[in-house]
Amino acid sequence: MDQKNKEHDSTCHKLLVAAGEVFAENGFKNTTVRDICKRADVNVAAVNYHFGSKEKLYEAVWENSNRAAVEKRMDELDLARTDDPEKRIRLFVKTLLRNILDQNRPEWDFRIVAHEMISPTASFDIIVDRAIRPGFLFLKELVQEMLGEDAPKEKVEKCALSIVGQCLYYRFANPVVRQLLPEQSFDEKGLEKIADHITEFSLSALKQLRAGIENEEIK
Amino acid sequence: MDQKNKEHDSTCHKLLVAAGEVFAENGFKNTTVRDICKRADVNVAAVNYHFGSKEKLYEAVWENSNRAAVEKRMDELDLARTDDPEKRIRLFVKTLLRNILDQNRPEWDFRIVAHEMISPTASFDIIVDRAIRPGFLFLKELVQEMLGEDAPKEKVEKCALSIVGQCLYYRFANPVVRQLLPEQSFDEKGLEKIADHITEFSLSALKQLRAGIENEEIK
DNA sequence: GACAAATTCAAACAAGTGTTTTAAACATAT
DNA sequence: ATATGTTTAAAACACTTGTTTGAATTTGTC
Repeated sequence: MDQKNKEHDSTCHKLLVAAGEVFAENGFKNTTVRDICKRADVNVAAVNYHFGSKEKLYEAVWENSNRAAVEKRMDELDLARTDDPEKRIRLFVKTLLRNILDQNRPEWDFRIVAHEMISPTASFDIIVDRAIRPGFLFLKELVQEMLGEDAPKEKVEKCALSIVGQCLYYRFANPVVRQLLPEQSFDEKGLEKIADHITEFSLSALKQLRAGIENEEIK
Repeated sequence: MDQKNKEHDSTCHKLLVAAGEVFAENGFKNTTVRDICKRADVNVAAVNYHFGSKEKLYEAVWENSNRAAVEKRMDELDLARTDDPEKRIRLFVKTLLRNILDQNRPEWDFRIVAHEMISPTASFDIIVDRAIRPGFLFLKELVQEMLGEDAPKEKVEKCALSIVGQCLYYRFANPVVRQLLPEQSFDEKGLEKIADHITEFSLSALKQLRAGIENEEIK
């Protein structure tokens, strides 16, 4: 809002941090301005003074987090551009899972996406194109390599969806997973285990499918 | 709440219908009792008179909408209890997909689930236990059969999640899928294709994984 | 140090919330 | 027809919400 946004211990900065946390815990509607200000150790009027309204604070928080997240994801994908396909898939799954399940990362940005899934707004196409499609294309190339050049495009696409589907289920249906598998942890170690499983499961499938495709070709 | 629940045009029934629609559109917290009553063309006090509270109305709505769906799902699972595991998995996937993606089915009950994923209410545990866990247990048994008796419990659980994850992604992330794969259709035929793919993908993985497990045991 | 602008604060405001109240309207049985 | 229990209706209640106010305090500049 003003030039002192980024200074630590400034009221603006404290508000952004606190708002991120509280929005993440309770969502937009369930969060009260008073909650935020209490956590930020700041007067109630500060939100409207510095950001104009609760909604604009929410947008500022979202803007802040989303840009960083998208950039980070791009860097990760670039990093994974060297190895053999199998290792790249492993890396893809691991970084994707870390991105969507990392407990240190505030989760309100995901909440917005989730709301878009229920009732998409006009800006939804942009979100998909900027934040989702690049990773999907990246994965599609990997799967194509794994299945061989002759694998039909539809098969490749569905396999890619199968992989991201396994990952994102842990995010979209997180409360379900937590209740179905109460022992499953979501810390660094638990995340690693999930990533390993999804990678193993998917690679197994891809190998078997490739064998099937090549058999078909011989006939 | 009372014996006239089911009569059309009764206040109770009108409330249940209206509440379902409004809750689906806006979620629990974003829905006001006055909104519901306005749509139901009923006095504000009716909610508390007939249901006790906004929360109990919410539970009743869910109860109502879900009972039929759950019973149907149970019948489907029972039907699938005879064949060999491979065919049962195929049937499980097919019926699950049909349930969540069938275009004829009114979708506001699913949207309530989606809202619950974003910010669970108190009644969420009940929903999971009654509507989701049974199918999950059923699938776990199937996977156990496919992987062999010695497959560790955690592996079995994660594989089951991988299968339902692939299916539910098409529902939770439906707008994304539609934009990423614009050619994908969701009519009966397209649904069949998706189901076939997920089954093939999952069975391939399970077979390969079983081979791996048995190799480990030999060592 | 003095002055003006920016910021913080406690208090209040206006609107909206779920719920309760009280009485009127209705139904049903004797 | 009267009495009894059930349902509806308008209004009010108690509380929370985001926001605004106006005075107090801090900050920056000369």
